Amino acid sequence: MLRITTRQTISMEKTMKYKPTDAELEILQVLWQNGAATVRTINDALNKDNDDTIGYTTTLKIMQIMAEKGLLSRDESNRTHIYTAEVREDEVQQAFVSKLMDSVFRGSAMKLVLQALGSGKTSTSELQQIRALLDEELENNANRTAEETAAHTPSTRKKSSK
Amino acid sequence: MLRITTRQTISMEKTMKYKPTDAELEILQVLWQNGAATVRTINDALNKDNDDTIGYTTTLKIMQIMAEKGLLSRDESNRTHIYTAEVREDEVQQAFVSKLMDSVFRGSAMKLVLQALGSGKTSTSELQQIRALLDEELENNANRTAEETAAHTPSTRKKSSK
DNA sequence: TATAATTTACGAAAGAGTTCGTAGAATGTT
DNA sequence: AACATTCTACGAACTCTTTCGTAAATTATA
Repeated sequence: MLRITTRQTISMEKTMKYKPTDAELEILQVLWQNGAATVRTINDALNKDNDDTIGYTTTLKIMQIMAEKGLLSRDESNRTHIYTAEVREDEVQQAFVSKLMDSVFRGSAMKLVLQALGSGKTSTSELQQIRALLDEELENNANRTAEETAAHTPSTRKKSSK
Repeated sequence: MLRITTRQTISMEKTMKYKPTDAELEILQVLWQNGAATVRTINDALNKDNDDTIGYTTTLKIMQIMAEKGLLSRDESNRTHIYTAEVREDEVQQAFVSKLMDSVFRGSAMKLVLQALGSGKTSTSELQQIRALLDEELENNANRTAEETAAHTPSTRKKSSK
């Protein structure tokens, strides 16, 4: 179940050691979707969709670099090494979103959201889901505010309606 | 007034000739906020906030390159050239959002939106604004669907309430 | 007018990322 | 066993970006 991450996540926001490059990102996508894999598997996957093929040694090289950087780990017990992603997808997503927000949207999450929604690729049902989560979040905010107020002027408290 | 861009924008989606680099983006930010400017002005602006100063010729060089690329135009009628942004902010924002959506969020605007909202930098009032726009958009969708249906089975049509 | 400051233009260096060729070792095939 | 395939490792070339030094021209200042 998708959730808007809570207040805690904000302060705990890890600054990622290395921001993956474009080529690294494509490799991570394969690993995130299919789990651990060999260079061969990943190179095949990358060349499935693309028109211009990427050389095997190119993929190998990049994955070696990623392992050095800590983006991947690898099992070398057999000759054919098996690579595993060492960064979570949502972690990387957050890093990219933060960067984008700072450099392109002057820190405004709202403008970013509106541009994303304006891209028109969002279905009605998805828009409804977003609205539902938004409502949840807004209600949390309202309750939190109410509690803080209550701490100053103690009185009877209503429980949230849903 | 901020609006979620309409359906038209989707098909007209211009593929931007050049995606600005980081350094280029910082220069564009200054131009978008303050209008046309000289190299000196921009270099000063860039060094206002930053701790490590950027050399004048560095800024100059990048702006010259940007002019070649068509990101900027310049008035050379005086010795001190005056540069103007030749790309709109929202256009560049859309290019970056599209790229991010494809490369990091596998095309899902929704996941991107949730990550952005989850960054916690959005105030309650902003969340409410987003919600309102979302409602608008959803209502438009509903009406459009209704009209399409009506085209097949002609009948009386209700006008939207707002 | 002589000197200093400003500005443009050019080029080159440094770093990061991507690509691939080649070599050598290990494995598979005939 | 001989040959072919697969895999890792290494290094080099190439592009792109950023940075700045230097030179030459113009403008400002003493």
